[in-house]
Amino acid sequence: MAQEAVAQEAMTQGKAKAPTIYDVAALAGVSHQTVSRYFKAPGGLKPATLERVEKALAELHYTPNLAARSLRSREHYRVVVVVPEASLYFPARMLNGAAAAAHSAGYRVDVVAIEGTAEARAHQLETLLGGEDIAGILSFVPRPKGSPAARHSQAIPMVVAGEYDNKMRARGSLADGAAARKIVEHLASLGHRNFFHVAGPTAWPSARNRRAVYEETVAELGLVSLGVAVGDWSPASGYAAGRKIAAIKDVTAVFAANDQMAIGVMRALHEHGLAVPDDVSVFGWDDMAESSFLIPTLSSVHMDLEALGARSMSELIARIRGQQPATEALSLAPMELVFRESTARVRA
Amino acid sequence: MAQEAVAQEAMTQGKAKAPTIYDVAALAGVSHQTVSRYFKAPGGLKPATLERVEKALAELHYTPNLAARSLRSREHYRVVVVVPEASLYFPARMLNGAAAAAHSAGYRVDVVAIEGTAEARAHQLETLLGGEDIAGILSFVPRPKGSPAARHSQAIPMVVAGEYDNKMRARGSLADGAAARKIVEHLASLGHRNFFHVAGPTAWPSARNRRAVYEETVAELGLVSLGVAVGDWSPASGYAAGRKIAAIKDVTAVFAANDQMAIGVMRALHEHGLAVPDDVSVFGWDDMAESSFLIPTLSSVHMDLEALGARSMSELIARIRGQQPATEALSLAPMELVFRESTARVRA
DNA sequence: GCCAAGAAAGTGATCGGTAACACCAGTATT
DNA sequence: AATACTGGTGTTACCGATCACTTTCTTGGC
Repeated sequence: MAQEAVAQEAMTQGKAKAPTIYDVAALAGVSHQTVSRYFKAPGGLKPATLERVEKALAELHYTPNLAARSLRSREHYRVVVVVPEASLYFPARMLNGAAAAAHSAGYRVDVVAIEGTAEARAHQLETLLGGEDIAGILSFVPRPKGSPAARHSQAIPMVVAGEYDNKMRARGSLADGAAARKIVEHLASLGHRNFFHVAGPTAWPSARNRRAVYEETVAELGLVSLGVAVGDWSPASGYAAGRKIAAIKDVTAVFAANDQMAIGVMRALHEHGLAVPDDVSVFGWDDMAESSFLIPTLSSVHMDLEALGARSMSELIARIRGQQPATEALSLAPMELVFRESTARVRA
Repeated sequence: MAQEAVAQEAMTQGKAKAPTIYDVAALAGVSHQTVSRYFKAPGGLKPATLERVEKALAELHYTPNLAARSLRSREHYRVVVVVPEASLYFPARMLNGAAAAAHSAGYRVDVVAIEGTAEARAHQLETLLGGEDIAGILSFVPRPKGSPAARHSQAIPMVVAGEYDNKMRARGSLADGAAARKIVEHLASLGHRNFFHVAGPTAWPSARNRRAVYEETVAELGLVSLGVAVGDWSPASGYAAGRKIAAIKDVTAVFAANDQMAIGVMRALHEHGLAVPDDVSVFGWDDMAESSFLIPTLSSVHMDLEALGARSMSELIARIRGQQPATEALSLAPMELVFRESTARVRA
């Protein structure tokens, strides 16, 4: 009776509860299993049956109940995206790209910010991996040195964005580092000889990569690197590096691993009476929206960050499905140098 | 037999499949239902039973299978967070705060970026609400004018962050607008009389609010507003506003609704030979990490954005649970004016 | 010391899918 | 002609929780 009342209420309110495969099967005149089979491999049905199922499906606006599905099949449709604590300095566009890619593949995205001390972070990751209902992990945070959750990681597919940069570099392909090389070459072509690099944290592959290419290229071209400061991507760390640079005096070209640190560098130089680009040229990386409106406007590297995020996610999903990632997913998004006011010919 | 083999394999591999309430019940010597009851209301158990259950729980490291739970109970543990397409200009810290709050309440967070034309966005929202397995929606995007998915929204709890600003303002409390008032007052105290406001998109309550308070305060203090430009939060839109301001000439104080637009304004003024703060003072909002390293450093409003995001999420979760949101969740996070180089006494 | 009533715990059905197997015609093999 | 195989479909059990109901244990009043 209560059942009836509920059903009736649902009817009158038009808030029909979601149709199940049984509803679909009844309408199509087949068994529920046939409907289930349809989703697994539509090709396995007889054309006539297939058509009837599809018609019923469309008529009822059926959407599968993921909870029921994953309960039985033990497959999961939730990927966890780990973003750095300092997501202030983390390009949100990468996250968007990754989320969009996951959604279009039918996965849910859970965003988790990893924060606190190294120990606390390891613990967070541990409990994260413990929640047995996740299909995979996409981390924008570099993998901790000691593999902390080694026994889990066998089970759950995990992609650490940026790690493949290393592979690419090893393969000598046009990876992240290619732009770093072009930056140094460009500055050299403007007459600069004395360089300084503000690197990102060593834990980040992209930071290591940019730094390595910087040092390589400076050496190759017979230039001088007057030092490398390791920052944490923040403007404040760039500022600290900038003070060092100002103290050195001879530096005329600075390459910062991201725009935010470049902003800090420029500020510090300004406070020490050094003009950009008259006294020192500064090159950034990421091409933030603000960079073309700074005073001076900042030369930088423009990347398609959405694409980058989407590709990382594609790689993860391929791995979840046990497929080979599409080669396209492994190649890097195109990047482009943007020359602005902050870099100029060295003063005579 | 096959069963046995599997069990044995699991034993030897140490890859025991996740324990269920039946395992817990067996270990504790009670029925599975008692374990289920434990999670619903631990108080309903006899102290002796409770202790045994808890011991078994701890021993097995039991974690509930959310898929099974939500299949039966029709409750869901996934909230969708909607962020604006232009998330470049959206403070990621709010997202972090919201995600953290949701996680600590046992909910999964799915981040969706709403993009495209108004029509496409409405459609996205529609399908989003169609996916019947979500507990609630937290939108950082203003609600579209016409309630598009009205028939759904009855069912799914939805909180639009920032909307309560309006309520607060209506109540005359110390809301978002209070800082706007202080900004105008401060600039007036520095001798400024001719103001200009660069507002955010009209669809955003916070933008409307800041603008309204700006106009109110200017009128109250007998100052002059030489215009209001409506931007889209981007530096580029600030730049466009800055060109207008430069053309007006008499403006000596600009209040921008966020730091990014303020950066655009400063750039435009610079290009027209107007110095900040010597000729024009500029005040921003949000206190981005970069703001204290710009040239000149930018006066701004510092807010605890994590707290803001967390409170919005708390409100949503309360609504999901049918509770009254904690009053604390409704009050605004404290905000604080930060005075930097970009604002100075008006030139004699 | 007995019985009614409420508290505590147990039993079996159920949610909406998938897995495993049975079944059944039609074809291929021996 | 009997058997094996195969593609297409139906039948039943099962995943791990909660729900509705039943049963057992306490407790209190007389």
